[in-house]
Amino acid sequence: MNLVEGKEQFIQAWGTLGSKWGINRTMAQVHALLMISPDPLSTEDIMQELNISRGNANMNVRDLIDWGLVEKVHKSGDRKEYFWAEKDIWKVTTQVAKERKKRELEPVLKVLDQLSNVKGDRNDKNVKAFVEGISGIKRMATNADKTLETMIKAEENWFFGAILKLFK
Amino acid sequence: MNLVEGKEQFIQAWGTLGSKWGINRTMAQVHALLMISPDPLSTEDIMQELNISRGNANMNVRDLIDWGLVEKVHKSGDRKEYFWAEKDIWKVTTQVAKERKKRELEPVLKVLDQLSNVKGDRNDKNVKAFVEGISGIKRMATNADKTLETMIKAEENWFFGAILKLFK
DNA sequence: CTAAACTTTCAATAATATTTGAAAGTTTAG
DNA sequence: CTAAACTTTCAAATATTATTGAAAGTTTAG
Repeated sequence: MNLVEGKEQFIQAWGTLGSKWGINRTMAQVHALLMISPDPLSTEDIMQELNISRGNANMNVRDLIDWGLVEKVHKSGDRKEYFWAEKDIWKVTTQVAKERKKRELEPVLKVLDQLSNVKGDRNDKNVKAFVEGISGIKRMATNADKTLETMIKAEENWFFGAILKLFK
Repeated sequence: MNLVEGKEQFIQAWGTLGSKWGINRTMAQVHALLMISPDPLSTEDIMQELNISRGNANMNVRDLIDWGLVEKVHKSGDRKEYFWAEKDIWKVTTQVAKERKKRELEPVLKVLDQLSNVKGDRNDKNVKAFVEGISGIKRMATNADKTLETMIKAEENWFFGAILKLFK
């Protein structure tokens, strides 16, 4: 397999993985492309490599920047903007975890809090099942939140080293 | 807030969370409904509570069974099938992690393995960036895999207790 | 076996999400 | 300031994914 084929396959695979996890396929592909590019790419480069429109390229790059995964780079003597992706996969992972926590977990925690004070007969098994279900989920979500927080602060090697030793 | 309102809100919230993580909104809603139902529900019950068609109810229940989150229950003297969901949120979490690992992470690991042997000039920075990018991701994915494996085997309290102590 | 009760399938339809491309907006060189 | 170079926006078009409902399939009581 040569480089061009490899790149193509990787971009495809990353896009598929992303889409299964609720991330726009194209956004994941742009990310993949930038991850394996040693130098920053322009919007034109991205459009060409992925065969997508200018608007699409622009939007997805902007989203990647919002996610903290990509940065704008300016080359001196050039008016174009170039884009560069964080390549340390550990940083990428923690950044994604952080964002998803903020965007998707925290809102649910808020709703769960409100749901804890449902009024009703404590002897009604429906009420009981509801309250117990909610509180279990809340406990879980709170722990997940704490674990994630800590992971985000931890360094890659230290974290995995410690975890793996602990769990060997 | 009374029980009916609470249920509705929870089902909505769970559906939204699911859809953001690439899980069919309705599947997540059926799951939510069953999670807070003390007794098993029939297809009819589900159709009525969620206002969905028979086919839709059937398909999503079947998917939940495939994911190992829901079981068929037979009531004696009744030909209908009833459905019951695992309510221990820890078991739910590990089961989901297990399935997603199998369905979505492992296929990517396979592709990454093949991509490691891209032919090309090692001095070409494009080749270098590609090979390094891939190997970093592979390392990460393998570690995630191992960590997940262990989590799956661990018991809820023990796991979180250990993690929290370690990371205090 | 037969018919009623129930479950599953799947082509057509509807809903949702993504993409395009041209127009509008912005920045900067001269 | 002006025009060229570049970026952003967004309504319309496309593509993807989910849902319906009726027909086909299956199971079981009698």
